[in-house]
Amino acid sequence: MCLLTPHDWTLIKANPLFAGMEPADIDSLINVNAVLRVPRQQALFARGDPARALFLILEGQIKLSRLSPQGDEAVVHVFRAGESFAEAAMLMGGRYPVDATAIEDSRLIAVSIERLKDRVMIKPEIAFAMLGSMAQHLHSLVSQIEQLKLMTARQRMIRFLLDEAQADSGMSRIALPHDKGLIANRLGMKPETFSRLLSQLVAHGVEVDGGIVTVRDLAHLADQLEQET
Amino acid sequence: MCLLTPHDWTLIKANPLFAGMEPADIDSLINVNAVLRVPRQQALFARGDPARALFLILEGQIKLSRLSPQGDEAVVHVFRAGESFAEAAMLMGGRYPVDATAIEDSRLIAVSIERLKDRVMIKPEIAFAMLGSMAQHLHSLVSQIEQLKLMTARQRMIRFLLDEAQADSGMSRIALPHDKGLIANRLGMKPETFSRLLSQLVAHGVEVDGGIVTVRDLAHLADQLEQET
DNA sequence: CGGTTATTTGACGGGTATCAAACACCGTGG
DNA sequence: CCACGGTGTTTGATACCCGTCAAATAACCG
Repeated sequence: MCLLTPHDWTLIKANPLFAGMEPADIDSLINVNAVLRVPRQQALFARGDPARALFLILEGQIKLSRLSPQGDEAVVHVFRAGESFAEAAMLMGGRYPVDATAIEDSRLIAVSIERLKDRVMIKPEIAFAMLGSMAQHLHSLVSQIEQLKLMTARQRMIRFLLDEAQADSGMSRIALPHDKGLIANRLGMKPETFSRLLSQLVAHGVEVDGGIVTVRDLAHLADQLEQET
Repeated sequence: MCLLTPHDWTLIKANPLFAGMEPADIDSLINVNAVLRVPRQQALFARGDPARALFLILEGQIKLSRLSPQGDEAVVHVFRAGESFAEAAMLMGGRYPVDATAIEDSRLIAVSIERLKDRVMIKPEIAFAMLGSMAQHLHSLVSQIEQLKLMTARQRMIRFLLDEAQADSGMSRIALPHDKGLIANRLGMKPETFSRLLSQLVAHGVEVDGGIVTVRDLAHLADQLEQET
């Protein structure tokens, strides 16, 4: 029931946290019983909960967010299959600093923090893998702050499309990774603004059909980053 | 010339990175020759530079920022005496992901990353100290993103004052930690906006005299967080 | 099919940015 | 000591991006 498929193993070994670990290390960290399923919309943990584990996503997507006293939500990041998160929870007085919610039916591995600590004491190399993961998260947050401070909503929107497209020139068919409202929040704007800006881009070679966005020419879209209007 | 004063040692031992280390560990990491002075306005390192060290500030302040292609600056964080930064640089392919500039004449300890790596292999506990520091930075960035996405410039301004004030009620005399323009950037607004918002607050028991801000009643100011106008 | 949740569209207002100019502050050099 | 240029700060007028409120429409799910 909680078996790991070959594809799961591919993800595990590709993740920077586990890459380089020997099978014995991985086995010792991954308790087969610790594979859990979280249905769409359900919380995985809440801000302030005691942090007992960090997670690797096998399937689905997990949203990390903060809630204001008034109930407004700020999405900090959305993690997808193959990514790990909550490494930092190990410290911070053992409390999660954000809410985590599944935005798709998800399957995750929970890695016990206690066990991981033990493991680090035995094999310090593992600590570098953790530092590496955290450094990447840090870098991603820094970029997000840069964008929020320096770019207009329109520019962030374009940048998002360019990031989602694999290539950097030519045509691209992009499947929006989640609800438009959620993407809007990630980009620091309201859903209405997102909708309007996206329809503006139709004038610049962008077609929208539900959750599928087709960009006629990525390079031309990139030019729009500096244009006004 | 590059001697460490007793006060320096106080800072070192109070820093989470070194707290808990034995003197021998600290000595092995801190090369006395590695104390450096950086005059105000001078760059410590630039984005993309190979990362050879992380730093502990003995005196002064260091600004971490990103520059846009157009030359606009986004201040990511300002570190003060006693704080360490650039832990993450150890990873990230050995490149600093931001620019670092002294905004006051500063004195710092440079901790060799190579030496630190060796040390972690010998004493894995040290890795936890690093993870702890990085977790704190992560948390601070998450809070910053939350504020940029959820609060108006006015609310960020008030929050800043409340954070700078030590207490949370009663009267407080606050010395602004740096130029108003720089604070404005930290808060994600233009200097003009900062100036205007600050003068608005005069109507709510805030007095401004150069770089000294006096708040008549912190609790009353905190109320303004929810008020409009 | 009905009810809920997303998304779009419109009208409107306000919060910030922008542009511009006056002013204060500060270290330098005459 | 004062003149002076450079930087930081304030203030004003104006523009516009984006948020808000509201309603219509579309998509979704049981």
